[in-house]
Amino acid sequence: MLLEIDLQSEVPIYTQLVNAIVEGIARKRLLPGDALPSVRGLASDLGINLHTVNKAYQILKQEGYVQINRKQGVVVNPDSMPPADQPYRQRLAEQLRPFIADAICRGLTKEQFDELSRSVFEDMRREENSNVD
Amino acid sequence: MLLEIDLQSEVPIYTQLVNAIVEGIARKRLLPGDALPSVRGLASDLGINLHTVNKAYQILKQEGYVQINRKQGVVVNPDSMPPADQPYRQRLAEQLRPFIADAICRGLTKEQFDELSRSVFEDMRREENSNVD
Amino acid sequence: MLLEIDLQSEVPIYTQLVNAIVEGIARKRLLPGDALPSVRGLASDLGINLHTVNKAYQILKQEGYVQINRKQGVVVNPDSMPPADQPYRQRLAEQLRPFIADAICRGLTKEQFDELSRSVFEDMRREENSNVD
Amino acid sequence: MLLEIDLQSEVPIYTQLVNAIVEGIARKRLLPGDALPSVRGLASDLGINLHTVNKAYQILKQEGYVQINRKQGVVVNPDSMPPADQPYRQRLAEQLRPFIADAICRGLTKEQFDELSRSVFEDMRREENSNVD
DNA sequence: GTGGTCTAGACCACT
DNA sequence: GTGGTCTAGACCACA
Repeated sequence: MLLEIDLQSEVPIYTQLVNAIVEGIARKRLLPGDALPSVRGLASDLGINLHTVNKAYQILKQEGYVQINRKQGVVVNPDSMPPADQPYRQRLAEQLRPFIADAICRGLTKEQFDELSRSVFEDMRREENSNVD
Repeated sequence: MLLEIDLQSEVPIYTQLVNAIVEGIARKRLLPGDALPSVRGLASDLGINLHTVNKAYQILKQEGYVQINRKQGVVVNPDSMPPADQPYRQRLAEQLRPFIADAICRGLTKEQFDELSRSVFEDMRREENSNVD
Repeated sequence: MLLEIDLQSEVPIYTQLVNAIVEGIARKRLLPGDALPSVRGLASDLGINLHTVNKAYQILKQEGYVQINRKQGVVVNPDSMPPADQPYRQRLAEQLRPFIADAICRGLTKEQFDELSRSVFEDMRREENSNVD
Repeated sequence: MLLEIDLQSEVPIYTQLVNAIVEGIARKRLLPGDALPSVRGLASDLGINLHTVNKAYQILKQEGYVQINRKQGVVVNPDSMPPADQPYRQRLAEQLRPFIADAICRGLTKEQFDELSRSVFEDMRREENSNVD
């Protein structure tokens, strides 16, 4: 499991970490029950502070992506993923609004938007049946 | 043109302003050549700082959404909108990645994602032919 | 609004802070819309680190007790308090279990338990109509 | 005597153990003089560390719930239970404070609180006259 | 060795 | 001046 972080980005490091791990789960590089690196281990690997890693893990825990226990450390939630319920969908729609407004102004059609999002979907699912990692 | 700002939101006010104005253009409530409220007027209307409004307008100018003239003040760019070129699409795909990864984890299908984004598209286009505002 | 913290206690400082503020709201010393001290101000008043205060504020925000905005800092949620819904009641019952099991073993009757909890209730409500603070 | 441990919980395992055993006594599944499982046996049953079980037993001993003999191992105190004396009541009141403050903020009445605690009391006493376990 | 807590001190974004 | 982020380094509880 390779995590790439851009220290220059405006996106906070802990957010990049959260995104990278969620993407790892989506790509099935990380499977339910898999252990994540220890806070200190990952921090030193990435050359960042352990608090930054900890914050990312706490967010993932709060959202239901991982469990934190005293024995194994942090593991991908083996029981369930966060639900695609109504509150989530509403939040997602709200978050997509600025992107879609921008797209409309630029003359991007719904079909082009779908095509673009499809390329992202497919990119993530490409590896699903071929994980040697 | 109604602008709603949420002071509790984590999104910076100037970003909310930019988003609201871009959305106004997408909804065709704001047409090319239309004047935006003056910096002072908008700031006092919303009860926010002059600098905040100014920052939003500068960003809109830099992205090509508006022009700023000494005489007319700030007007929606009458000549063109920002383009849907390759760099833009790549940036958009990059920005959508975290949302799509999250959606995949939650079990949202591409079809459901499209359906959800369609509802946002349609919501914005509903008013296209009926703007007396 | 006086906040007392016991630095020697086994209870984490940020938990003590959360408890003290919730109790302040229960006692109506803190009313909806009231501003809480700034992170730095409270930290220096209490002689503790600003991160510790910040953690307490973040928890209160997450639970819905306060709002954090860029202008006024942290304020007691003016719109609503957390709900007494079913998940909350179940959680509360779960948390009371060890205390009640202990009480039963010691021979404390339900009536004595109610009496004891009443004294706590009344202590908190005593000030309700007399806050000069 | 069934002991359920939640490794994901924030509550330390030894505390969970203590709570579970006290609850077993309250439910009269464990009677004065009854032997508790051996440290080794319980640890391997639950898949946890010897030290953890030991710590729980030491706490129970210190509180007066059990006696530890060389011969019989750990037995529920046949002579007496911890008392419901004044120091205990004061401590209990202190521990209930955060819960009651929270309840008040959420609009839970004293009557609803009593009702909720009654359900816990009754749940524990339900089995009193029918323990074949 | 794991995460949890706390400190001291720094820089930045926002208003 | 506010909170948000990050660092460096420390001690402790838990297993």
